[in-house]
Amino acid sequence: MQPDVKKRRSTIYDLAELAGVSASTVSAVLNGNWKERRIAEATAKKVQRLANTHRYTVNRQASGLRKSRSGLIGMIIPMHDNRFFSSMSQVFERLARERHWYPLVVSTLRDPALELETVRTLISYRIEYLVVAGATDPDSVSRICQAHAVAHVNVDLPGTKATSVVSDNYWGAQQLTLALIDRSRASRSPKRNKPYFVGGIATDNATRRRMEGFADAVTARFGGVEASQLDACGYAAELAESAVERLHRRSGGLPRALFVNSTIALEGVVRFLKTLPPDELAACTFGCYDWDPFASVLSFPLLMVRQNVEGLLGEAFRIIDTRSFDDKRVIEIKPELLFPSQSGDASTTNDAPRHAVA
Amino acid sequence: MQPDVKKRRSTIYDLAELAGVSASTVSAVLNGNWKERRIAEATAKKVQRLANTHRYTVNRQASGLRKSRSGLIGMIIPMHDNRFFSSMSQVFERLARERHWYPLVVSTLRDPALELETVRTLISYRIEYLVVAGATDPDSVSRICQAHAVAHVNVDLPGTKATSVVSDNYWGAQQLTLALIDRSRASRSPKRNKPYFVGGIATDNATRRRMEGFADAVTARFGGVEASQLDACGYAAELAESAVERLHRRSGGLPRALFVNSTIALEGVVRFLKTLPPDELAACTFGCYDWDPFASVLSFPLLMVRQNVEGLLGEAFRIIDTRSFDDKRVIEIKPELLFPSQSGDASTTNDAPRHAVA
DNA sequence: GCGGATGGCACAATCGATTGTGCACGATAG
DNA sequence: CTATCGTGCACAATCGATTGTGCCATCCGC
Repeated sequence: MQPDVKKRRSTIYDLAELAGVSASTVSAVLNGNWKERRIAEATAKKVQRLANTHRYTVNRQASGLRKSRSGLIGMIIPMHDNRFFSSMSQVFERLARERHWYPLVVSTLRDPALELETVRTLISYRIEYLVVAGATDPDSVSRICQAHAVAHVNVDLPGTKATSVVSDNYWGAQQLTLALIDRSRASRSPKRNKPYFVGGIATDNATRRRMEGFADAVTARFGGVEASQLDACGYAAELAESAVERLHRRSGGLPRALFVNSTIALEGVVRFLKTLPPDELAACTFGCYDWDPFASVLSFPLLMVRQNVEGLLGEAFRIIDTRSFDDKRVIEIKPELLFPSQSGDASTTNDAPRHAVA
Repeated sequence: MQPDVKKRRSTIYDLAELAGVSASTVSAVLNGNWKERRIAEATAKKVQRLANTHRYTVNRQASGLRKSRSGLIGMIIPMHDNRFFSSMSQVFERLARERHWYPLVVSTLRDPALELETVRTLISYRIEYLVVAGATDPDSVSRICQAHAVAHVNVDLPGTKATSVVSDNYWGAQQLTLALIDRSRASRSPKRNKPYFVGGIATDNATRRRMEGFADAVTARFGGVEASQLDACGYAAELAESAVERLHRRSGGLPRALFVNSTIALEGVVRFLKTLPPDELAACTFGCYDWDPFASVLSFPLLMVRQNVEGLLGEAFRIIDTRSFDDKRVIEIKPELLFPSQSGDASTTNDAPRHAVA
């Protein structure tokens, strides 16, 4: 098919025979350490030329086996099909490549069994490091990794058996809540004259911290908070939709401020809001914990919190770079606040770096 | 650290010594072919028990080297951080796992050099198949794959040197355009009494086919189409925003129907639309080629086309399963049409299967 | 002309698993 | 008592690359 090119993949032995040298010479040339091994420059050139014309590529299975290094770094995420995690994949790849590691990202569908299975397979391919992002059971993953001496870091959901880097959900929720309150207008109805929180799962670490941040901010401004102001109804859009519909019915209108705990929940909320007249919407200030480009072009203003993916993974790689796996702390990274100014479209108040999103 | 467990990773040789058998026996047991190799059941049990307590996992570098099989199947995509491609990753993983292959998904950032580099690295890890999704230069990728005898399929963007599976962009655009026209109301102004197309890049295969579909549908209903009705202004939101703003200014209002050629472009369009009074929006019917969950909760109705990711990759895997790499055809897969019915929220007319999106 | 210092490379072991082949032993048949 | 057969396993080669070690030639100095 190709002219001048062997049908089978060529090995260093093929090249050695063609060049009339030994395989170890070929290996030295292709690894760039031929000077240390005192190979003549003419020989090196000849071997390199042959490698090019025969399209030689090293067999990383063989080389990894011998060197007991694979060059692979793995990351597990719950799913690809999600703004937050797909953005994690994108940043992870870049940071891995900068370090000359080859990134492997696999999803585990929030299935604890698949999580462990996937990690075992990654280990069998001899990944050198693992980033455990959003695992349902990080400590079980840690146990497997420890048994195989694979260094790893938890990201997004913390564990107790490895260093963890998570979003500062408490701070983010607190800031968002304060901003919502300060931008909202008082309501004559006492039931409606307070902020509400909707969405998420109360046993989930992230949701719990956000609820705490919300509650503390509300207490700071209103002197107290009632349980009925928080409804961790789940993440699904339908659940959030009916949660807000109930709230609206019970209170005879929208509250002065509404904290929606994910973009998926926001989808449901917006579905309900579309059934209301525009002036009702104007009475409420909306915030969403998580970011979506489309959410910023909805017909009403929306405050958003964007998780700092750069920051989370940057810190994870810092831990890997410095091999500081032993202090099993939980490091918190502040998210970004995206608050449209009163006037128009401009946004943000934060010192955290932003990163461009196509 | 662990009690009862060696510090180093254990090999079949370690297990062999512990069990008092040979490494080949251990290998046979762990591969499940110990019956064919006439290993006593008692021996097999003993080896399996040892493998469990010592948390043995096979070294796939070694096993792959020997068997010259890696168990890996690769896919390259332009980026993760995008609804369409992240959904491709998700489906790809599932289809690969169903076939007991281990999926490797890597992004190439639409950079031709990185594309080739990435493919070469995947090959050096000895992937057995490659799905080339959205490559800027599929034929160069094909050349590398052919030189290394790696079977591959193009998806989304067609090439000439391998079987390609692409969206039926012509059909989708045609159907969307016809639906837009049929649901739109005539305008008194002749300039505004026709549909317009905005977004995309005319040299891009997908955009070109969509423009053809649009043009043919418009011709079918109006007897002709003018060049000014199509503006492939690029994908960026800003470009689409100003393109529609120009159109609005030139025509003295919105056209009766507007075809937006991507969700990113739609973001820009919506930004402009927010500056218009609601009754102006009511005069125009909007369609978007590509799907986004938030786009369906905008304040105005929107017809959408969702690419059939299941269908695209299902067909790609069918080609791999049946090893029919030789007919270098371009196979087209019809997208899904998501058309809200006049009344409310229900959607869709299509026989293509839908798949749930969390 | 001899010893030592390079220069230039080949040899062979090794990484961990797989797999074709063959040996030893006991049971059975004749 | 011996030939045959089946059972149960061990041996050794192999995949492709890496790397410690050592050999041979040449050259230089004296």
